[in-house]
Amino acid sequence: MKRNKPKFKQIIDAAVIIIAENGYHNAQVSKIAKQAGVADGTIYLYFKNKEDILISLFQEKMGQFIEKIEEDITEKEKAVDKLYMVIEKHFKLLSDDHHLAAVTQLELRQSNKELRLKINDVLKGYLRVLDSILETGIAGGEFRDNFDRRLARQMIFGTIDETVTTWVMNEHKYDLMALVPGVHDLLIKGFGVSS
Amino acid sequence: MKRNKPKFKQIIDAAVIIIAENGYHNAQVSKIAKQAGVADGTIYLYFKNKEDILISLFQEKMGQFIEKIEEDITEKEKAVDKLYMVIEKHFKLLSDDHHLAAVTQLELRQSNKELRLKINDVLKGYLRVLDSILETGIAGGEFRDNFDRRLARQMIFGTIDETVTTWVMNEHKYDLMALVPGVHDLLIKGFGVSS
Amino acid sequence: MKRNKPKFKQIIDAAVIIIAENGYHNAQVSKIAKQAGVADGTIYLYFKNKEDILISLFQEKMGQFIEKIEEDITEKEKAVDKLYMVIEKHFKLLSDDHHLAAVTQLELRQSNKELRLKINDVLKGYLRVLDSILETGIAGGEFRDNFDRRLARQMIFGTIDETVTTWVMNEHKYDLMALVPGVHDLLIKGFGVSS
Amino acid sequence: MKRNKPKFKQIIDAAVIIIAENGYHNAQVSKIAKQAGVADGTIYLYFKNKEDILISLFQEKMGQFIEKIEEDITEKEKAVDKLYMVIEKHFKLLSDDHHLAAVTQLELRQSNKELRLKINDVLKGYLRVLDSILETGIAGGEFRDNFDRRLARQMIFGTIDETVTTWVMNEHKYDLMALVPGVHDLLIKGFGVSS
DNA sequence: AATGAATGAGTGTTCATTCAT
DNA sequence: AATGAATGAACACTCATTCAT
Repeated sequence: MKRNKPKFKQIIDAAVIIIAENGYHNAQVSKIAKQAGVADGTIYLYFKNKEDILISLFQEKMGQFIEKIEEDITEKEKAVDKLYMVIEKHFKLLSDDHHLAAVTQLELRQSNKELRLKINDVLKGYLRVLDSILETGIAGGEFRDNFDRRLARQMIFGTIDETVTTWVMNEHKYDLMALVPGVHDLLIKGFGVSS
Repeated sequence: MKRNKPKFKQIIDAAVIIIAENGYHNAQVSKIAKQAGVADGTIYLYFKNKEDILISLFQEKMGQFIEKIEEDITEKEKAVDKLYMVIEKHFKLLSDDHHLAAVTQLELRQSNKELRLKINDVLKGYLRVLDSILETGIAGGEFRDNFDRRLARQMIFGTIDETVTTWVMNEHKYDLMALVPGVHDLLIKGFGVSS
Repeated sequence: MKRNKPKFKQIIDAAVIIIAENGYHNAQVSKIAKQAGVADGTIYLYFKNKEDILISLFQEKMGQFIEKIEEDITEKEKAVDKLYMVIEKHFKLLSDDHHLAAVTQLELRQSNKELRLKINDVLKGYLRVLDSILETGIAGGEFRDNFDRRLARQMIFGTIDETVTTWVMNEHKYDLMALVPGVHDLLIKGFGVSS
Repeated sequence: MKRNKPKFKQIIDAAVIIIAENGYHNAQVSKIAKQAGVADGTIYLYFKNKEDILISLFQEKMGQFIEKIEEDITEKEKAVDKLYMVIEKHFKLLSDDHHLAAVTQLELRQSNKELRLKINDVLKGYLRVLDSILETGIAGGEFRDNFDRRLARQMIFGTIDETVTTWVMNEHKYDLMALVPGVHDLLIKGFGVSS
C-alpha cells in the first residue's frame, strides 16, 4: 500500500508547507517535489495527479482527525462533553499547526468544484460524528428533540469552521483555544434568553 | 460613473451566468463578453481586469443586498424579527437566483487570496448588521448578555452560509425557504434544553 | 493641403514629445491625441494611420532640415566649409531639441522595416547634398579624386549619425557642438599621417 | 552550462532564420520553436524569455566575432593591417550569412531600448578593439596623434555599420567584400588632398 | 524505483482603427 | 470637422504530466 510508504507522507507534508507558504496557485508540483526531496516524476509514482495530492492531504490530516475524535469521544458519557471535546480537539489540531490551518481554511478552498466535492466526502464522517452526538444528547434528555438535526449539525460545523477561518484570516493573532467554551455555550443555548 | 451605465450591469449579469455554467476556471473573458453581447475589449472599458469583474459582481449583488437589508430591518422592532428577516431575505436572494447561489457559494471561493480579502470587505457590512441586531436584542432583553458577541455573529453567519452551501451542493433539491424557521430557532435557542 | 493646417503640426509636435517621454512602444495614438488636445479620431483626419504620423514627423523635421541646409551651403564657396556647415547645423538641430534627438536616433529606429525604408527616402536628399559637396570639392581640387564617392558619403553620414547616437545614449552629458571641428577634421584627413 | 548544450545553439540559429524571414515583429516564439524542432516550452528551459533569445543571439554571434577578431589581429603587426583585418572580417561575417546580416542591421534595431542597451554592452568590446588599434597606430607613428580618439572610433564603427546597412537595404545586390579596400583607405586618409 | 528533460495546450489584455453622432 | 465608445485580432509564457534512461 502506497499510503504507508515513507515518501507518501513525505510528499504530503511537503505539500502542506509549500501550499501554506506560496498559496494554492503558486504551489507547483515541482516546488512540492523539491521540498519533499524527490524528483518531479516520483510524485506520480505515489499520486495519480496533482489533485490527488490535495485530496490525500485532506484525507490524511482531517480523515485521521475524524477517526480519532470518533474514538476519543467514547470516553465521555454526556453529549455536551462529547461536543466540547470535538470543538476543543478541532481547534487544537489547527491551533497547533498554522500551516495546516491556512491550507484547510483558505488555500484548499481555491480548488475546483470536483476536488471540493471529494473533500466533502471526508467531511461526511465529521457530520456523522456530530449526528451521533446529537442523538445521544436527545436520548439522554440533554438536548431537546424538536429541532431539525440536519440544520443543527450544519450550525455546529458552520460555526466551528467560520470561527477557525476568521482566526486564520486575522493571522492567528488571538488565542483560538480560548474560544472553545464560548462556542460550546452558544451552540447549546443559543443567544436568546431561556424562557 | 461606469457603475451606472447599462453595459456595466450587462457584463456582470453575463459573468454570473457564465461562471455558474462553466465554473470559475472555465469562465474566460471572451465567453463573458460573448454572453454580454459586447466585444472582448469592451469589458476593459468597464473593468480594470478579470478580477475586477468578480469583485464588482460580488459588490453589486451582495453589497446591495446588505445595504437593502440594513434598511429593511428597521421596519421590525424586535431583534428576533430582525434576525428572522435577515435569514429570510438572504435565503430568498439565493433561492431566487440559482446561478448567483452557485457563484457566491462555490465558484467565487476558488479565487485567489487577494480577491477573497476584498470579498471579505463587503461581508464586513453584513457583520455590522448582525452586530446591531445583537445589540438591540440585548438592550431589549430579548437576548441574554453573557455571550461573546463576535462568536455569536460568526455562528449566525457560519450557520447561514453553511446551510446555503449545503443546499447548493445538493443541487437545490429541497426548498431552502422552508429552512428559515428552523435556522432562526436554533440560533436563538441552541439545541440544548432550556433549564 | 492638410500639411498646412495648424492641427497637423500640433499633432506632430505632440508625437515628438510623447515618443521622447514614453518611448516608441509606449506612444499610443490616444496619448498623442491627448497631448495634442484633440480626439483620437481626429488624428485620422490628418494622418492615414499611426505609421503616417511617424513618417510625416521625420519628413517635417529632417526633410525641412535638408531643404534648408541645401540652401544654406550655397553661401559657402569651398567644399570644406560646406561640409563644416552641414555637420554644424545637423548637430545644432538635435543639440537644441533633445526630444527630437531621442526620437530620431533611438525611438524611430524601433519602427518596422517598411517605415525605415520610407525614412531612408527622406535621407536620400541628405545623401544628394553630400554628393554635391564631394563633387564641388573634387572639382575645386580640395578633395582628391581617387576615392569611392558612395563610400565617402556613407562614411560622412555614418560618422555623423554614430556621433549623435552615442551622445544621445550618453544622455547628452557632454557638449555635442564641441565635436564639430574634430568630426570635420577626421572626415577630411582621416587619422593616418599624411605622406 | 546551458550555452553549451546543442539545443541552445539550435534555437538561436532558428531565431536568426525566423527573424530574417519574417521580420522582428512577426517572429513568434512558436515559429522559432517549430523551426528549431522543439516544443514551445523547451525554449523556456534555455532562455528566460523572448528578449533573452535575442540578446543571446547577438552575444553568440557578435560577441564571439569580437573575441575572435581580438585574437586574430595580434597576427598583424601594423595598425593599418589590423584595421584592414577588422573591416574585412566584419564584412565577411555578414557577407557569408545574409540572414544574420538582416537580423543585426535591420531587425534587431527594432527592439526596445533596454535590449538595445544590452546590445551596446556587447559592442563595447568592439570599441575596445578599435581603441587598441588606434593606440598601436599612434605609438608606431602610423597614425597622427592630434585627433579625438573617441570620435575616430565612432567614425570607424559608424562607417562600417552604415556601409553594411546600406548593402543590406540594397538587398545584397553588390559585393560587400569589394568595398573593404575603399573603406579602409577613406578611414585612414579621409577624402581631402594630403598637404 | 527514481529521475528530470521535454512537452504543448490554453488565455488575459492592449491598442490601432472605425463610424454613428 | 470633430468626437470617443466600441471593436477584435494577436501572442508570450506556465506548468501538470510523460517517458526514455
